[in-house]
Amino acid sequence: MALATRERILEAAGTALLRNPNATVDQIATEARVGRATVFRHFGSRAGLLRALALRAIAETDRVTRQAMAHACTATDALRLVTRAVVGAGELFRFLGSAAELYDEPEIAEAYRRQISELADLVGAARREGSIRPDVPTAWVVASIDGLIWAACRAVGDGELGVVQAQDLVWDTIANGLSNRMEERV
Amino acid sequence: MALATRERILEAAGTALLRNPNATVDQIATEARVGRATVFRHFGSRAGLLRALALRAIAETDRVTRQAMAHACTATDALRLVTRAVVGAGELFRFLGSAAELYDEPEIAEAYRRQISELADLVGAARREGSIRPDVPTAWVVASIDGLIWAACRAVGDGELGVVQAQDLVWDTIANGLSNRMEERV
DNA sequence: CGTGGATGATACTTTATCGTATCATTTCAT
DNA sequence: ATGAAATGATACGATAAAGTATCATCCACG
Repeated sequence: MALATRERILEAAGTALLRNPNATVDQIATEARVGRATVFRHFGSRAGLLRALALRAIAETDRVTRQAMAHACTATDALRLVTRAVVGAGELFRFLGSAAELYDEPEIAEAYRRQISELADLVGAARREGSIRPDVPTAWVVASIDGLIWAACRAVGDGELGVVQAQDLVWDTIANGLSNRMEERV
Repeated sequence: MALATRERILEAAGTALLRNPNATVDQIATEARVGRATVFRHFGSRAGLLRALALRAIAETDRVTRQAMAHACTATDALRLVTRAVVGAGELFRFLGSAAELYDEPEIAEAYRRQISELADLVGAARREGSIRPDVPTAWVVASIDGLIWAACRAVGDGELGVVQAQDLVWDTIANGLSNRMEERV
């Protein structure tokens, strides 16, 4: 039963921390229907729990990202697929948006920087393929993709959009924008 | 000196809370070069300080928004100008992104909902003018504009973009997207 | 069966931070 | 110049949450 308990705590921590980034160990334990002591037995400390939760989210994001890139032939397509994949995994890392303290841990901060820099590399490659507007700085392309991914995950979490709908819309918006041009779109 | 002190504390609170949403009253006071007691004299409690800071940000956002709408003739143009204005005021409300506890205060939560709903109204009006893609749900238009505004404010705060550059890019991205179509743009 | 590991409940200590009170000092207005 | 108001420093009490320790219970597995 050890694994199931551990997983249940992580799951509960995700939802509790999403509701309130300062959620108490006690609140998390209650959410997981587990004794508070059990949480400390498994993760040693509150920080340890958050660390484990973040590492799990990072690992899963890496996994879906790698999988997406394996299926793409062009960098542009890889960018599209990675975006879709990350939006699909949104529920796992959404709590990171407000868990500021986690970025104090070097391991987490480094992983975040790495993922952003991988995204920047992908954008650079897509730009060399000519699919990205040359008049827009790469930093903004990265920032806006990141921003739209977060917006999509939030909309999904709030029930405003379905997952696949959100996945479609993010890329569509990045590619075509939202103004009505009455032209065919990619 | 009362007003200057109060303002200095608010300013310091903004930057301290941006660095760490759980910043201590002591840290904020130090940042403001002020005794900790002075903070309590002015704002009564930590929650009171955060409330004052949030209300200030909300009021300023309302102000620039109203001003922008006064200069627009079409809803589409109003949407563009409001977006620019809000990005310009970003430094004032950026701390709100991670100050989750503030949304427990009904006054703050209500103001946030109102601003989002005003944005939704504007999007609806622009849609009726025919300038917004009919195949995209309004909820996503609102969410993505919100997401891009946050991304822009963050990029400005991180020094990746200048303010006017960010203001231009947000609207340009919303309107045209980022893919290279080799066509003229609005 | 019955034994060992995992769990829940509970009590306890420790620590960080809030909020209050006090008093000396500085600053400002008149 | 002088008195009132604002400030800084400091000490104090209260509280909430982290983390530790202990013990009884329960469940899986041999």
